[in-house]
Formats: sequence, C-alpha cells, structure tokens
Amino acid sequence: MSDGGAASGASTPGVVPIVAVVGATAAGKTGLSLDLAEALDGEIVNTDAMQVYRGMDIGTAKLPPAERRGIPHHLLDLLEITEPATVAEFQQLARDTIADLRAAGRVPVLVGGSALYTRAVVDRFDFPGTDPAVRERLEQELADVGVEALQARLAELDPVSAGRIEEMTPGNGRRIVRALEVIEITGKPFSARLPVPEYVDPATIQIGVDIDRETLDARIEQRVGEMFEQGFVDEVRRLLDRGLLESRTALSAIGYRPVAAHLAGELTLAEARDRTVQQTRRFARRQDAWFRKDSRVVWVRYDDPDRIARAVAAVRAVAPGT
RNA sequence: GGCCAGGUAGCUCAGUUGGUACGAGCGACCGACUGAAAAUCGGUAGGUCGGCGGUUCGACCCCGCCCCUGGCCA
Repeated sequence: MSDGGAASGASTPGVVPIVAVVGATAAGKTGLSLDLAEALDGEIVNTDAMQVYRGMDIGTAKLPPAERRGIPHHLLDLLEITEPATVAEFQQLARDTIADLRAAGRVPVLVGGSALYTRAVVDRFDFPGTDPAVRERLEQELADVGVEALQARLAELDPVSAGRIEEMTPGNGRRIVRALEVIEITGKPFSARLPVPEYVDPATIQIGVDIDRETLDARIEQRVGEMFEQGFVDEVRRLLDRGLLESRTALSAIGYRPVAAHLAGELTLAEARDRTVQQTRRFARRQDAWFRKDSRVVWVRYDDPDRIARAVAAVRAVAPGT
C-alpha cells in the first residue's frame, strides 16, 4: 500500500514531514491522527509516556488494534510495568523510529499527550547522562535530610542552578536530586533547562486539537465511565499480580492507584472513579498549559468539519510536495 | 418520644478558658517544568463558624428555643 502513495510522491520527491498531533486527553487526538495518517500515507508513532506499558490498555485509553484502521502503530507496549520509563531513552527510540519511517517514505504521525516526550523527540533537546547508583543515593539522602538541606548543598556546589530552581520550582526535591546527580556525574554545573522551541527538523509540524473546557470535562467524565465499564478494574487486578505496586513509573498513570486502593478495600468503586475523573481533568489542564505556550502549534477545532483539510494544509506548508 | 455526640472554607476536619478565624489536608483556579512527566513543585481565591432570640462593652465560643445529621434507649 505504500506503493499507492509513492505514485503521488514520485512526482515531488520533497522531504517527508514529521507530524505531531498534540492536545489534552480526550480532546480527539487519536481520531485526527488516524485521519491524518490516512490522508498523508503515514503511520502512527505513540508519544504517550504511559501507553508504552504492556497490559496498560483500558486505563491509558490505548487504541485497540481492531480500531487502528490497519495503520501500523509504533512505540506502544514497549515495557513491562515493572520497568522504569525515561524520557531520554524514549527520545532515542522515537527518533530512530521516525528516521526509519521517513527513509521508507512514510509520514510519521506522532500522537500523545506527554508534552515533555513530544518536545524531547521533536526539538533540539539533549539530556545529560544518569547513574542509577548515584541517583538512588541522592534520593535516599533526600528522604533522610529533606529538601531544604539538599537545596542548601546544591546552592554551594552550583549557586546558579540552585537559584534558578529556587525561583522556578522551589521545594521540588526531584529536580534538586537530578541537579546534584548531573553535577556529580559530569563534574560540571547543572545547566539544563527547557530548550527554546526549535525543531530538529524544520519539516516538523504540530497540530493541536482545540476544545473548550466544558466539553472536554464532559468527555473526560464519559471516557472514564467507559473505562470502568470496559473492565478497568480487572485490568488493574491483573497488573497488581504482575507487580504494579512495585513499579516506579507505571503506577503513576492516572486511575491505577485509586483502583488499586479500591481493590484493597480502601476506596469505594465510585470514589475510585471520581478520583480518576478529577485527576484526568487536572492533567488535561497541565497539558493545555504546555501546548498553549508553544506558538508553533497550529490549532484545529475538535469539531471543525474541515479539520483534516486544515491540518493537511498546515503539513504542506512546512513540507511542500507532501 | 428520651439521652448522647455533632453541625466551622466546595469536601473531610482542626481551633478559640468570650475580644477582628494563624486554620490544615483534599478540591478549584493560576503558574513552573531537561533521564519518574498521566510525574513533581509553587502561588491565589474561598468561611454571615446550622437558624432565631438572650446575656455581655463585645459572642463562633455562655444561656434558651428551633432545625439538621449520626448513634444509643424506649
């Protein structure tokens, strides 16, 4: 089927664009991304931090294979729930996947609500290394001594980054630990900060799904309700047997903790569901904050009848000949 | 019907021996964000202290009546 697309592509051997569909959960990213993949002869590349886990399907709203319209999906189900996910590793994987697709003339359509993951893939964004042993020691220290003490130590070793952290996210022990880790590993100050928005490849376009808050909240409530109807509780039960409670990252996916609490008899089913709705809403607000700030995003209304055409036009604007 | 406990921020609850409520957690809202990011962290706004009357210079705290909730006893 890639030959079919090649017929039109042959006439204009332009660059293959990188398309990213962004926006809040439940806004309609999935549907738009499938439409775009069909329109552009593309394949889906997941950029969602939680859909990389095998077995976390219902709770992460992972699109079931039967609904994928025959379009290949990449970077789903990469890890066991007991394995930690990290942005830096994901970045590498995603970039490799994207390169392979483009080399084959297929348009990568990235979809996912993890803004940091998306930016790490699409922007100039380098991560200093990590060392599990050092990290663990520092985390232990954080637990023992507290944020204040670690912050003070960072201030001595690296006044600049200490000052910046203090100003931007005071009290965030996790960031302080990371700063100390990087300093220890590299011997240099922790200069890392969010990069200025700059695509690695200029033929990149982000399409944002625009939706009003009221509608979004209603959709979230409905989606969560459906998750519970479709067996979310059973999914969590299965994952608990596979060590969900021992997982560092997978357990932080919205909904899994409250449902686990329900299974432990600590919450009623209704409470677990309400909590899931609530956390999803909050998450959606955070996502929105990220994407709204990015002036490169081209927004299309979730219910605009011409949204696909508009999105395609935006793609062609950065990659003529697509 | 009687007895007991309780009615304080949207929710769960602290608190004031009578002198303008230090309130807390959660939620809401706003914001930050480089190897956990569906994570993590910061800020802001919310209260006629169940109602009515009384005592008092002054009551959310004292008294009386009433309403509501939960429990116990008939």
